[in-house]
Amino acid sequence: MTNLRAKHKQDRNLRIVEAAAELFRRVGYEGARIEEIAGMAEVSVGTIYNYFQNKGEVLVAIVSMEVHEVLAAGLRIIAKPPKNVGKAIDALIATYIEHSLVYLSKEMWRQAMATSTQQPDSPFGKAYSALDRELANQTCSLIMKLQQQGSARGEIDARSVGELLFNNMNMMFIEFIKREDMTIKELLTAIHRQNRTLTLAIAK
Amino acid sequence: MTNLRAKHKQDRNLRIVEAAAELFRRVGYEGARIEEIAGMAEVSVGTIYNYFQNKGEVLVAIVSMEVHEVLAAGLRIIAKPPKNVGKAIDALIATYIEHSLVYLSKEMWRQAMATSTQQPDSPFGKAYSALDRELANQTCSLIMKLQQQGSARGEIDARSVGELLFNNMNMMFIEFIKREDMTIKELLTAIHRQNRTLTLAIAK
DNA sequence: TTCTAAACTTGAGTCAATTCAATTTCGGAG
DNA sequence: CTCCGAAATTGAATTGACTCAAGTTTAGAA
Repeated sequence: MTNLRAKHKQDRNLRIVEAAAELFRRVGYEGARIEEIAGMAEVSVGTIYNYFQNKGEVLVAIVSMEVHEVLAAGLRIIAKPPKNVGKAIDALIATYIEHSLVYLSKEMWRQAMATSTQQPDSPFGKAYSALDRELANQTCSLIMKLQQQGSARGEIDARSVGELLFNNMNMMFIEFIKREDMTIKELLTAIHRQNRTLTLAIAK
Repeated sequence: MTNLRAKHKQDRNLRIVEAAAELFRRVGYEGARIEEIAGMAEVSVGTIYNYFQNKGEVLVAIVSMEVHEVLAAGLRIIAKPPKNVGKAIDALIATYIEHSLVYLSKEMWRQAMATSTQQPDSPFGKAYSALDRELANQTCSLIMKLQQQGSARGEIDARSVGELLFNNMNMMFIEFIKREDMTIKELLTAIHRQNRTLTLAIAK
C-alpha cells in the first residue's frame, strides 16, 4: 500500500470541503464554526488550517468546483452556438448564471467574492482569479467562433468585445448576489438590454 | 446651548473617522487595532461600535468621502466634454481612476469592496452601492450629453451603453486593485482597448 | 524487522473584534 | 434649580478565528 499518506491527505481534504459545504448551506458562512466543521470532518481545527489558509479559502474551494461545472457547460454552448449573435451571447450568459446558484447561495457567493478580493495573493485568491480569466476567455472564444461561422463581423477585436461583455456580466452578477430580492430573470433581462447596442454593432 | 448632544456626536464621529484614516494609511487596515483607533479618537471601543457596525464600515465611511470627490470631478468633465466620443469617455474614466488613489491605497480599496460585498444591507454597504449607482448614472449622463452635442448617435440607448461602460471600468478597477503591480497607465490602456468597438459604434 | 527523519495532526492557548450590563451625560418638565 | 428618563458612553467579558509546540504517523534506508 504505497502512498497511504497521499490517500489520507485526499480523504481529509474531501471530508473538510464536504463538511463545510453542508454547514455553509445549513447555517450560512458566518454561522458555521470552524470547530464544528472540524468535528464533522473528523479532523482537528489545526488540520483545517494545514489544508486551507483561512475560513474564506475553504469556501473558495467550493466555489471552484462550481465554476468548473459552469465552464464545462459553457464549452457545450460554444461548440454549437445559435447563429444569431445576440442569441448566442444570451445563451452563454444564461448558462453561466443559471448554473451559478446550484450549489452556492447568494450569501456564499458574497463571502467568496469578498475573500478573493481581500486576499488576491493567497492560493485560492489566485485560483479564483484564474477561473474568472477562464470564463472571460470562453466569452472571447464565443465571439471568435461567431466570426468563423460568419455571423459576426471579422474586423472587430474579439478579445476586447469578449472582455467587455464578460466584465459587464460579472459586475451585474455581483449586484445580483448583493440584492437578495433580485431574480435570475431580472438579471438576464438587464444584461440583455445592456448588450444590445454592442451586439447590433458586431452582427453581420 | 441647545443640542450639545448632537454636537458631541458629530465631533466624535469625525474624530473616529480621522483617527482611522490616519492609522489605516500608516499601518494598513489589518494592522490597525480598534483599541488604538479608539485611543487616538479619545473614545472608548464601545463607542466606535455605537457609530459603526464593524471595522469594515469605518473604512467604507472613508471611501465614501473619496468617492464624493470623484463624483465632483466627474461633473466637471460632463459639463464640458471633448467633442470626440472616444476622447470624452476616456477623459471621464481617467478622471475617476486617477482620483481613486489619492487618499486610499489599493489595500484599503480591497478591504472596502470586500466589506460592501459581504454586508450589502448594512448602512454603509447601502451607501457604497448608492455611490456606485451615482457613478454609473454620471457615465450615462455623459453619453446623453454627447448625444445632445451631436457627437453620438441619437438612436442608441444612452443608459444601456453608459451602464456597460461603467460596469466594465468597475470590474477592471477591481482587477487593478487586486494586482499590486498593475499601474494606472496599464489600466487605462486596457479599458480604452475594450471600449473601442463600442465607441466606434456609437460615434456619429 | 528496526529505526529515523520528514510530514502530518493535534488542541490548548493567543489575539483582536465585537457585545452588553453598568454607568454617565444631557434635555427639559415641574 | 432639581430631578427623571432617554440617549450615549464605557471597558471588562465573550467569542471565535487562527497559531504553534508537542506528539503521532509514515516512507523507506539499513
